[in-house]
Formats: sequence, C-alpha cells, structure tokens
Amino acid sequence: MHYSERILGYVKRAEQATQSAKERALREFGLTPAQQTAMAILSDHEGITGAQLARECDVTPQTMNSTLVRLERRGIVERTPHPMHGTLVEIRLTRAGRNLFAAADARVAELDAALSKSLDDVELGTLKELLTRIGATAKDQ
Amino acid sequence: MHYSERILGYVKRAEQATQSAKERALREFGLTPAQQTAMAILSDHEGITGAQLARECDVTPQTMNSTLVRLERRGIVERTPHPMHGTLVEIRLTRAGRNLFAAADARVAELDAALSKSLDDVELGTLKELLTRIGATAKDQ
DNA sequence: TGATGGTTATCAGATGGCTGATAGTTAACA
DNA sequence: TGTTAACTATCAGCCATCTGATAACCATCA
Repeated sequence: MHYSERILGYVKRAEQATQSAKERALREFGLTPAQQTAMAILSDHEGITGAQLARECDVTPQTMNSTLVRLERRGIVERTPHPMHGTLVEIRLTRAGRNLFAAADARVAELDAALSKSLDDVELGTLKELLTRIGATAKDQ
Repeated sequence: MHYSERILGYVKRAEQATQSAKERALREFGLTPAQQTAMAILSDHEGITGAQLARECDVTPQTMNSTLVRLERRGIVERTPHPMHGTLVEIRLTRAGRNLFAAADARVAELDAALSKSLDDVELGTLKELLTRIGATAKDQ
C-alpha cells in the first residue's frame, strides 16, 4: 500500500484541516483549540482537578498543567487548593472565563454545524461510528 | 449540540489515537511520525526542495526546516545547494536514511493494515471519502 | 536596465504535545 | 503502626507546529 492511500494519512489530513479551521475561528477570542477544549470540560465540571481534566481531554497531566498555567495567567481559570485533600487543586472558570467561553463556544458550534452540513445525517452518523471504531483499534496497538 | 458530540471532537480523538499508535510503532526506529512522513515523500521525490516538501506534507516551510535539521544531524538526509539556482537546496535521503526508511515504513504499513482490518472494504472506502469531504469543507472556512 | 513582486531558506519566539523525574499525599494492608 | 503502592502536581527538556521577520535570489516587464 502506497503511503498516500493509507488510512493513517486520511485521518491526519482531515484532522489538520478541521483543527486548523477551529484555530482560525478561535483566533478572534485569543484562544487555542486546546484551551477551548479544556474550558468546555471545565464549564461542565466545576472544581475538577488537573489530573481529571487531563483524562477528559485525553492529554497527559503535564500537558494540561501547561495549558492551565497560561489560562490562569490571563485570569480565565483559578486554581484553589482542595479544602480537605492536601495535594489536590480545584480548578474553576472565573466569571471572565465563563463569559469568554460562552462567546467562543458559540463560534465553535457554528463551525461544527458548517462542517456537518457537508454530510447528510446518515453519513455523519457513519463517520462518527467508523472514527470511533478505528480509534479504539489504534489504542489496542 | 453538546461539545462531546461534535464532529470536530470525533476527528480529533481518532487522529490522536492513530498518530499515537504510529508514534509507538516508530519509537524503535528513533523516528517521529513527522520525520517518517517527510522521509516517505523524499523516497518518492529525489532532490526535492524544502518548500516543495513542506507543501507535500502540508506543513509550513519553517516546520519542515526544523524537521530537516534534525534528520540532517543524524545523517538521514543530506542537503546540497542546487547547481544552477542560488537559493534552492536539494534534499536527498542518504544511504543510511533509505535503509532506515525501508524498515520503518514496513512497520507503519503493518500498523495501517491492522487499523484497516477493523473495517470492511466498503467501510474503509466510505471513511476515506467522508474524511476527504469534511477536510475540504474545513479548508473553505 | 532596473524596479517590483514572488519564491526560498532560515532565524526567533510562542504554544502544545510528549517522556522522564521529583516530591508530596492518601489509601490500603500486612 | 508502618510500609508500600497509587495518585497528584509540577519541573525540565525535547519535538512539531505555528506566526512573524529577514535576507537572498529569480523572473518579469516597464
């Protein structure tokens, strides 16, 4: 199989194109795709820890920590030591963070809708299913 | 649409899982996915320039340059000034680079075959087509 | 001829991802 | 009780990627 026809390449190219579109959409908010993803999880899980957030975003705790440092510097999230547990640090969106997220997420939702419109409903479901299956297979390798 | 059901996320997760599998497969050769991709193009395009290689790999010339610096340091590629054109630099795999690529690419082909086996032939074709379409739509955004 | 614009290579600096390592905390159990 | 195992946070360093900037070169055409 020539490398240009490998499924690995198809997935890679599609991801590059879609994430790049997401990056362009987020630029006006000063956010990167990774930051927006972390904020989306945070908006659903008040007071989550960094390690849990990393698992939800499917990155390492170290990667998540570096993202959080940047978001904290800008006053988008705040980290407070857990009241009972000595090691844990609870993470929350600040008020400014919630406002920024609401605006940015609406823009991302708009992009996602535009992407989805290039496929009909059946195709969209098929694509999600096939991507899930091939992702699961990859994890077993 | 809740963020967990967005097509952006499905593509991202699948890419992360498959590229991570590729990274694990390449580790024994001391190569990263980006390096292997550049070597694959080089093996097909003897004497290509950095800018052309960047376009083929769909990255910026700067990104490709940093990858080439690393490959050159390890004696995997060589860069020689174009005989006629003053600015251009021709890039080639060295003999060692060709040998390394042959071994590493066989391993990647094996991984790709394993991933492909989780789908039947029709599904594989469908996946490629849908990924191509959604990627093209993303580029228009 | 010479100026303009497009291409190439490459430096610098930021971000996000990884692995490896360290230190502290908690929980479980012999 | 004390030790061990697991988890958490975080530092350091590497790689890949981007944007922005610079310098050199080439081609075209007024």
